[in-house]
Amino acid sequence: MATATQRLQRYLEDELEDCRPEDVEQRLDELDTLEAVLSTDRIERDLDVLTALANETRYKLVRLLVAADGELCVCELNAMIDASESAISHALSALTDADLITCRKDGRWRKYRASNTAVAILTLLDGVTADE
Amino acid sequence: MATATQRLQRYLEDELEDCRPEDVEQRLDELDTLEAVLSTDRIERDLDVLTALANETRYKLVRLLVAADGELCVCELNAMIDASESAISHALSALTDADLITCRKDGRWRKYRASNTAVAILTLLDGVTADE
DNA sequence: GTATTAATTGAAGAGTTACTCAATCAAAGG
DNA sequence: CCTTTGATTGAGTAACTCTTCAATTAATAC
Repeated sequence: MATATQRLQRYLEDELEDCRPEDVEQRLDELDTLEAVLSTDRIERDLDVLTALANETRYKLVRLLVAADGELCVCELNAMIDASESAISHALSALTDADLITCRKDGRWRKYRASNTAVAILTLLDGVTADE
Repeated sequence: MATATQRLQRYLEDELEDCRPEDVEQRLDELDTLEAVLSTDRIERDLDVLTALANETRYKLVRLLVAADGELCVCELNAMIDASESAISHALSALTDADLITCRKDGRWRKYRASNTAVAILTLLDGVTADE
């Protein structure tokens, strides 16, 4: 089997065959620049957010909090989502870790609210998944 | 243990204790409206997209294709991402299913491109995960 | 036709995730 | 103090996901 580098070499020669060797060099430079995009720690942060949202229970919790446009008590969320108290609590914890929601204690009730990030992402999804 | 409904009842009476019974009714109506937000099939579609992006290999592939602002050959992606040929192929397949990328055959090479949805989501993430 | 190469596909196992159950914490009321 | 109630936490497990490996497809070259 050819290595990835060998295959890439052949591809570039194939694609740019009527071009000068400098063009191959330039393309390799471009790919290096592209690869650098993967070196940021933004990736880890983005994956945390995406992973937190990529679950039905957690997604629904965020959807409700965004739609509520304000605080909701855990007991209200429990009444609207078909999952156990414990499952919802675990989900809320994960969402808090990802900074998608925030928590406030009020007596023995706990109230959650969607973060700006959560609002932005769900609003965007509403747009992009609609017009396709 | 109290049922979710009983707890909600107590919460509303507690929160709105100096209010009239109509206020409790109104709040229950509001919660019904909120709950309706979960009945759309947009949820399934959003979860497909989020699930597709919530994986390091797939996320990186999309990142590269968005940054490339055009087509990239599988062999180019292979050269930039530290995963096996097969793993990348599976990842590309999942991303295609979620409409995050599109594929075009060119001889024996296959070229992928980020969809508008993919561009929109990554661009948004760049913004929201930065300013927090 | 055969050989080679680019890439995909399916099955299977290792690894991860999300729920359940029981125990616990924390606040309020008696 | 003890009890009740709202909610969280941790351990265990069932279910899912991702990668690997081998086989296969599809295109080009000979």
